[in-house]
Amino acid sequence: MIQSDNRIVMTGSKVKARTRARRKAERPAEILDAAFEEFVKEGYAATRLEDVAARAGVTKGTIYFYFETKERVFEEMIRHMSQPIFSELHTLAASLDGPYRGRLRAMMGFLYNRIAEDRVPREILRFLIAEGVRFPELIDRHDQEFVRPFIELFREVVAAGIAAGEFRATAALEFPDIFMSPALMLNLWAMLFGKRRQIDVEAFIEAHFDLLMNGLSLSREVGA
Amino acid sequence: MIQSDNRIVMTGSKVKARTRARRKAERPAEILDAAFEEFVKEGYAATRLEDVAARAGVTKGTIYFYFETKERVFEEMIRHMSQPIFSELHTLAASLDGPYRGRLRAMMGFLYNRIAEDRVPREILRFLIAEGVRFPELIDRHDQEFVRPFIELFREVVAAGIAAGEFRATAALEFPDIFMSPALMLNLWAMLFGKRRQIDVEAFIEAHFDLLMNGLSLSREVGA
Amino acid sequence: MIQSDNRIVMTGSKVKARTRARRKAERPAEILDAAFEEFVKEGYAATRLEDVAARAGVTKGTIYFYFETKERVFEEMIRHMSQPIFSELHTLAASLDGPYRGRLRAMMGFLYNRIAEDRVPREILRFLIAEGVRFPELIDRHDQEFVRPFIELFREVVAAGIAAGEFRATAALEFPDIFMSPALMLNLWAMLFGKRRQIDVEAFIEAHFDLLMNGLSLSREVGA
Amino acid sequence: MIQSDNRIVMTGSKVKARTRARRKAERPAEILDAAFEEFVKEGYAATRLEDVAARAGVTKGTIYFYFETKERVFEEMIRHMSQPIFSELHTLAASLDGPYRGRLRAMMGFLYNRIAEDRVPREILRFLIAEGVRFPELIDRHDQEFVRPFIELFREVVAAGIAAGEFRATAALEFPDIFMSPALMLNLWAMLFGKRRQIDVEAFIEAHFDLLMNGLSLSREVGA
DNA sequence: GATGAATGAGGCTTCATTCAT
DNA sequence: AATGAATGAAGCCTCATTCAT
Repeated sequence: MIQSDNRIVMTGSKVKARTRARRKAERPAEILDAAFEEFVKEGYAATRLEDVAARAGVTKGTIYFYFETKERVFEEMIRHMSQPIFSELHTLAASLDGPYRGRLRAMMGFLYNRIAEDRVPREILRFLIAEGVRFPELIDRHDQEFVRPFIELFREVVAAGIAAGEFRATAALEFPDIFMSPALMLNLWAMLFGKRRQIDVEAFIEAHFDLLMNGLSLSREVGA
Repeated sequence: MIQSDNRIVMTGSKVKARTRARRKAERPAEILDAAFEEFVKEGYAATRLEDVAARAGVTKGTIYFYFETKERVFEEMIRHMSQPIFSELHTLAASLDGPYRGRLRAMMGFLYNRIAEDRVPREILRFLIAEGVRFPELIDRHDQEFVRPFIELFREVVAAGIAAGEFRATAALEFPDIFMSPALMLNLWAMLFGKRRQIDVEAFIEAHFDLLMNGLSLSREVGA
Repeated sequence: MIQSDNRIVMTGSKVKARTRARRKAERPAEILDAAFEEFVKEGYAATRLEDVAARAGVTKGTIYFYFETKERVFEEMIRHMSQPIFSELHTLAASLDGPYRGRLRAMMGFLYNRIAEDRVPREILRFLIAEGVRFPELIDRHDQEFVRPFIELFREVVAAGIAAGEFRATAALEFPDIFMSPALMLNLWAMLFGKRRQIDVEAFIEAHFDLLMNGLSLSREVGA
Repeated sequence: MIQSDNRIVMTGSKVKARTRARRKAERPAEILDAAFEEFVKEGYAATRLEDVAARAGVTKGTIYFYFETKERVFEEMIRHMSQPIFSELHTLAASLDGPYRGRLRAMMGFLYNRIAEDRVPREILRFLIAEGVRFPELIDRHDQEFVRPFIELFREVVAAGIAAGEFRATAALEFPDIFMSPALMLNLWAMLFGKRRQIDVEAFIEAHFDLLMNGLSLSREVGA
């Protein structure tokens, strides 16, 4: 029987049968969604699989039907929740064109939108920081699938901009992550302060872009 | 090295006479030092107070003589380990003088040295990110004692530099944390990748400073 | 005797099929029976739930599956063991008829039989005395369900006997519990001295009844 | 230094010195008084010697200077608190004279005054009921020193009253404790209900005495 | 597929007891 | 005499995991 969850109950055996089949197919994802919420609330160690089960509308045993251990639930949950962002990064990379200055802005838009402001990536990052030592493969996966490609994208765009005479040559090309660091810091503030610290993200992005483009010096320096 | 138990016997009645008092005075700090190491290894929830005790060279019961609960051990440990950095920030602030460009460099030197490269502040930050939701007072304390003062220091120096005609007026003055964000990102990389990702910090600082001063644009932009 | 675990295997699918359901239905009562014995042996605080579990043929965890805390086990145990006597009081009350002298005797028979001599009510009373301060609801429950109804029954029977001209009017009608006090004292002796003090209960009842009916005075007194 | 207790602090070294010596001599009794209060509050097992020490204004170690174990503290406490009543019983016995009816009343007065209404004997009885199984010597001691002598006193007075033609011969002479049972029941109610059940003890005693003297029957029965 | 009763290892916490000072 | 730091055995309770149904 269907219990306390957001699944809709319809009469009519055909619909019902489809519903059940549909639910069966979606069970693992539902469990992982529930796991995300519970792990966010309590952290990995303090989360009880029983609470995950309750939130997913199943029982403990069902979780063990789909996943071997609590560790696997956690790992699969991270994979499950990260997937969309990995894909979006590809979409972004494919869509870039026009002046390099505009490309940089587009990348920063994505960055702030998905990394700094979105709750899911934020909590994923928190998990990686908190539990990464115990789950190194998770870190490596995110490094390969997201961090390095994204940094590389910055490097390529800036390098192309320099080659095109649009940007100034800079030592920062060696460390393109510097370009994106303010967004990560915004994420960090959100992880730490949550709603206590409200920031005008639009203005923040403008400030970031202004500084990124023009720097602090009044006159251009040499060999800084 | 001294293993912190009473097997170390020295001749000379003065030393001996002081033993017990000395022990009592130093026990809490010894326990908190041990707690730091164990909490770093396993995270808050997975750490056993018994292991903390063993590392400190005492027994479980002794920890409870000094601290009420595991939570209190954790909180006191954070306080204990954070104190030195809080103090150093005051020292830094008091020591700044000369051209504002040099002041900025000095602040960045401190930033990279203490926040990005030092293991203790790094792990403290990891604790705050991982357990902050359960220990909000810890976050607030670090915010008041360190984060906000440090950001404010950046604002003051840059504002003074602008007033002195040394720096360009910039929207980033509203968000002085942007100036320090690359260092925080370096900390983040260290938390995530540990020794797997070795970075030439000197070069990184140069790149950061170059970009901070000069920006990316070839020509100065207007109304960015 | 059956040791209450799954080593007892009977042939016949009907019995087998019922096993699990039967177990589940009977477990709580089995645990509470075991709890009674252990609490009697050691008292509330000194009893280990692990010993209760062992006696019930289950493990510690199983107890916590059915009861939240040790306190709850204790409370439920008291309820569980008291229930039969509560019921019997109703039966007694409904069965009274005939001359009031005979009704008094019947009530005293019940009293001695169930309160003074039966081990279970005796130990329940000991628990109430020993732990009542920490479990006031238990006391109140027994007061409502047993003590007051029983005293009231005495009052009614004696009052009816007086009205019927069978008994003398007495100030003791205000305190009908006086009629039953010797039985409670017998219980008290049993709680204190156990088997060390053997009493001829039949003779005791006769003595109690003789005194209750006739008093000590040779001649009837006036306005005693 | 003298801490938070009811000891008086006087200036003048002679007085002070005497105070200290006096306190030293009184320490054990002070500890036992404190122990009584704590054991009453929590019961034997749940009482912490540390709390006893705090109440007595000493530290844990001091208790162990005077008493070997927690068990010994408990036993000595019972002895300490029981002593006065034992003595009073002797006084009572020695003071009885006059008509036997009056002697009975005097004994009942003592009974109600000291057993039914006094807090200390009440709590002692609770201890004996609750912990008697683990401390049988305590029970035996009270039996020898108090219970049996008191019952014997009742028997003697009633027997003498019968011999003197003042009382009717009754089977209750075999069980003289029946004469005192209402007082014990009052004690029981107090142990169970505390202040929740307020009883008019004077009226109760009258009712008890009336019933004891005259019984319930309208006419004297034969061979009841 | 799903359930949920049952397990048992493990950790936090308490506290009687000891003993150096 | 008295202190109080330290010990360590012991018990309550949790929860990942199993498995009969």
